[in-house]
Amino acid sequence: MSKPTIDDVANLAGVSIKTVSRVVNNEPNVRDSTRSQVESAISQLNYRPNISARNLASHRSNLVVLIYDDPSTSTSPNESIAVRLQHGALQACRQANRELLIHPCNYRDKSVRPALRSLIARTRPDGVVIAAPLSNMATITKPFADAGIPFVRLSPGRKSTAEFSVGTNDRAISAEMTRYLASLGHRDIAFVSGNEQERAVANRKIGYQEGLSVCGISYRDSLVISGDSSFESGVAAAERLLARKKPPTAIFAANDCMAAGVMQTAQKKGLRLPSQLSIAGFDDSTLAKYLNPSLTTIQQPLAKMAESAVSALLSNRDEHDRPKGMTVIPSVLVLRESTGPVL
Amino acid sequence: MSKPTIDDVANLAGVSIKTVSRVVNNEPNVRDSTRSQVESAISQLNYRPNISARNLASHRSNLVVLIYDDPSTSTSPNESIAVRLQHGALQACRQANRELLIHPCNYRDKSVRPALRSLIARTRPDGVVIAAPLSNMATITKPFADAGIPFVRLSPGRKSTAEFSVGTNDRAISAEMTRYLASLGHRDIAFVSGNEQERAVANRKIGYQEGLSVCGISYRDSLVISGDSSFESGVAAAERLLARKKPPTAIFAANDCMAAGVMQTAQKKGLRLPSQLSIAGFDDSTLAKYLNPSLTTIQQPLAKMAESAVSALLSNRDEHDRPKGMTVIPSVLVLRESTGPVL
DNA sequence: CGACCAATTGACAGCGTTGTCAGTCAGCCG
DNA sequence: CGGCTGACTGACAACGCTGTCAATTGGTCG
Repeated sequence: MSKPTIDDVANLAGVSIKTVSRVVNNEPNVRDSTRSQVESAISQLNYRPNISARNLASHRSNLVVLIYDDPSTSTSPNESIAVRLQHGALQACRQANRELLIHPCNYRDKSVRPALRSLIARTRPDGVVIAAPLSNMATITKPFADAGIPFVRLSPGRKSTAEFSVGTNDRAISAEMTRYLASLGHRDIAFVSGNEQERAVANRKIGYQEGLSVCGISYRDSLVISGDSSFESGVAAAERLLARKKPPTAIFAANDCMAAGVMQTAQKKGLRLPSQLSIAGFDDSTLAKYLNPSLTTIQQPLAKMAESAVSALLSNRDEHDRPKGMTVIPSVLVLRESTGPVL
Repeated sequence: MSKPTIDDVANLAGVSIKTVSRVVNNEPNVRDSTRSQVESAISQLNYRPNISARNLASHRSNLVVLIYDDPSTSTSPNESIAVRLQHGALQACRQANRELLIHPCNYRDKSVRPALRSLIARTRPDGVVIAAPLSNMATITKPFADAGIPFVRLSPGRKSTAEFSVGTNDRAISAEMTRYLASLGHRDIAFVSGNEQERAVANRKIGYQEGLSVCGISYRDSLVISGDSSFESGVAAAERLLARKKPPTAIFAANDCMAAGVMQTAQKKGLRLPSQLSIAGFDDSTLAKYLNPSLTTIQQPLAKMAESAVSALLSNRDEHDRPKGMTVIPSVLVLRESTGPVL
């Protein structure tokens, strides 16, 4: 009554185990009639190949690792990002018959490096997807490069022709958000930046500047506050901005968490939203829908990005015919109640 | 330059591979001097056992599966729950040298069952942790029971002496929240229930009733609205409750998402919170901190629960000396701005 | 001193696949 | 009709480790 093995199938089908192996792995050069005999034996016995045996013999692990900034230790605890990445990665893994290992990590922690090395040693993954902002950190990518494990950067923030990556249009979409705000009549549009070490954040800021420029609004340093992506830094930024003689009529924050901080502060000061102040965020976290007023923001196609990263990773075993360059999947504006015309 | 194998270590250390295996697996009956020779050979070669080979030979997979309601398809998209479960499970896995596979699933989908069977066939996990509300569904648990794979239910909602599980005090903590509201002077305390098929939700409602009764407040059916855990159902519930001749002065929702709906509705009707209406939620999702006013809620120790479930699962290979009964890890009240005294 | 026991070690047979390579077989060409 | 080719199939050796069981060692006890 123990699990049937490839031998059982071979016996039942009256062929060799190698032929069964061929059928199971969809290899060519098996006569159709043979194939269907084997298939029927397989389903009769409800045979499933033993993964460990297969991995051992084929020198692969069938494992894909997804690495992302641990939301439990991040200043902007955006679990929704992690979950969306997971969703897409899982989807692609399912299709490719791989299993997904998640590896949230806190890059501020000294032990990231050894943890990654141990992960590699233990699991020998077939491929790795590294999400922003970690995708831009050598500490994170080096262990994989050293071990010769193929990896794809998710949203690396700048193109590279040497390697494949999947990104989104941070800059362009931020420009678009800025133009949208301008189109509502806003001229004093502030920007709350996050950690500008993170490329995505830097790009968002550049997009903001571009957007202003396109609309003929001159950029003013005083309207840009740098935060650290946290709610509290959103609060602090709003406090400074709203204390100005002539406060901005719109505030665009580089993430939803800071936008929430801005919103709370504005409301505590008695401002009515959006009539007295428009607020926009970035990420479309779950939060955004539930704030009051609900938050206008930007949605990154994280699931799709992760999915396409994983499938690209797995599609080509050959080093050199893996695609190069960056695949860009555009983000979209999500207009909600927190933005409105200048009154 | 290829990976060193156990044979290389054995040669270098001048012992048999079996002895190396003993050292690697921390087995007893190895002379200290031998052990350290082997250890030095291991570190010299930077040897890591090949997981697949080990799994194949030992008939184990070293894999633990975590199953939970997929937040991307749930009516209450609470990613924070998933992430916290993952965090705890990962912690325990790391300690036990296992890898974690996540399996978010949408129980409303017909294909859950086959998906689980396929998961089992593919991965043969050493153990499985099933989080509420899935932990109470036979559709989910049966495949594992059938396959003889040990599993632990997380927050099963009722004790069972036959099997081990990890839960929390839904009922008692809900009673406590109710008492807390009463202590602020509230007498008309409404309850917005979720899907009462879910045991946790049912328990929360019972706790609410108990709390009322302890405070000498009589239970009124009309103050209980059943929702479906979604934001929208929170909105609907608030609409009905606030339309009463004598609306409640406090509303306790069975999750944060519905509480957010209640809050938004109350604010749109121009109520000041908490002076005119106190609102409490359940879950302490990330959302709760960022709402304005921030939400008083209940925090379940999900990470700890998952961690203890995984370690219990792995600690005892012997069927019969695995612990029985339910380990209860208490939830705690998180008091924020959305609740206050009756004015 | 020899028997005896527990601690320690090793030889070897799997574990269930895949990769390699050597057939076998049918059809086609000259 | 013999040889050749390409499609198909199978035998068998890995893959790197653990489990089993026998052998060896070192010490203790009578």
